[in-house]
Amino acid sequence: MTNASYKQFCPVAMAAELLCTRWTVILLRELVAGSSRFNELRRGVPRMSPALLSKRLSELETAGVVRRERLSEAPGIDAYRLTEAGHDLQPVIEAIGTWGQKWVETEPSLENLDPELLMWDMRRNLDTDPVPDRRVVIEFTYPELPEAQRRWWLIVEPDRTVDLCHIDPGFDVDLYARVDLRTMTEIWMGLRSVADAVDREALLLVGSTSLTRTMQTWLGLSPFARQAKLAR
Amino acid sequence: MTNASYKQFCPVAMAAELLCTRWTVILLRELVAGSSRFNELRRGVPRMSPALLSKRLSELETAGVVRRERLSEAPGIDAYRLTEAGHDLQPVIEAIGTWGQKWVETEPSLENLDPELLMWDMRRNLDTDPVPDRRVVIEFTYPELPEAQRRWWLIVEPDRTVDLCHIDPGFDVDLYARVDLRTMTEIWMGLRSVADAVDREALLLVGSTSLTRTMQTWLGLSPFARQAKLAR
DNA sequence: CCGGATCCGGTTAGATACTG
DNA sequence: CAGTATCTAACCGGATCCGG
Repeated sequence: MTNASYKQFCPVAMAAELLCTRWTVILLRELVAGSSRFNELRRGVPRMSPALLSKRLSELETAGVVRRERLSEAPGIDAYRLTEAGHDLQPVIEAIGTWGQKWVETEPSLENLDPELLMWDMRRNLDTDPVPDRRVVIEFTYPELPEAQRRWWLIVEPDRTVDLCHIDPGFDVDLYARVDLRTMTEIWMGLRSVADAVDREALLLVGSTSLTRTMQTWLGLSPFARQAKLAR
Repeated sequence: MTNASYKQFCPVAMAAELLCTRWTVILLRELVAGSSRFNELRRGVPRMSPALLSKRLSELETAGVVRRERLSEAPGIDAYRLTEAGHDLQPVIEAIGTWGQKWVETEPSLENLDPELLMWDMRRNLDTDPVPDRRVVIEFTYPELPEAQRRWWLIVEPDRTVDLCHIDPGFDVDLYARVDLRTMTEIWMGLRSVADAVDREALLLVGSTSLTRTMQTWLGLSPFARQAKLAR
């Protein structure tokens, strides 16, 4: 349970014993972003084994970073929320992400794309302000992907919550977006603009002209998209 | 050589692949603090095996964080210095350390004290401004330690460089400090003051009254000492 | 479906010794 | 001084299974 210690009294070492173990900061990024249920966290960290996720959550709880809340009498319906110490990790996660955006070469990680991860992030950051004040449905198609991952729907409900579906919800679609996954990921990461992708015919938009025009605005990008890339 | 990837396009994950492996941020802290030679780095990370240190330095070089400089024709006399990307990691290290100082319980790490590490840090951060403008020698004695680790000398040279010795340099001593290692470490970490330790007779100072009076000033503390501790 | 626990094989890290 | 080499222990990934 308890990690091997660096046996140094330096605060950097003391914090690193907790933070710098595999998957821990990725998990914390999910918690900082607001996920709280076990399977909600799994969705944001799909390649982390549930056993390790469970172990890391226990460690974070022991360290006072996460508080576990029983949502019902029956065991097995818990929520994991950041404590004050946990919320205070946000600057650490932001510093790491800002450095990564600025200095890590993106090419290798653009070979490991994941449409569900991308759509999940887009759902979370979508800005509903520029979106018409009614139910709005946007359909994304990634033509090169197998059937099971090809089509996704983002649905802005009248109450301004945003849902993500990967089966057809049956609503009228306001905007169709046809795009390859790499291009859409690059847009999300701030590496290219919607306008550029449309110009080069990597992104095809059909439907509402106002949604088309404002896409760069309502499409909330990665929190780090504004940091210019300097690597190489 | 290459680490297993998280296979996520998020900048946090991309950076964490490099940073969040064992010993890496501790090593970066040493590099940020200015160490550059292999054995100089070993001194700041004494419990890291030389094999792993060598491996981490190679990884950091590959990642563009560290540049290796040949200091002579003969192989085996290299210096490792941070690149621009490496210097840009300073905010990350600082964020981690600040969080650690604020939120990690210190008790466990105060059971793993190391006099050489402490003296090495004190040498690095000593503020020579308040020290008389001549050679000044301060002797530290940790009475509870075995002979080989008991006595240390900090020497401020006339040119304001600071040396650390663990064998008697033979110079006249300006100030003798007799203190237990835990107390001295707590002072260094900002958890208690020089005056408090003297009052409680945990720290005994004999010699120059001006050096005694100004000790809290010339004794440069840990860079994180000013951050208040909130844990528990 | 949710929230894990268990088992097993591969990789990483620690300890110690050794070399140019 | 500046690293390698080797062996063992700990950790991690992947698959499977289990109780509500």
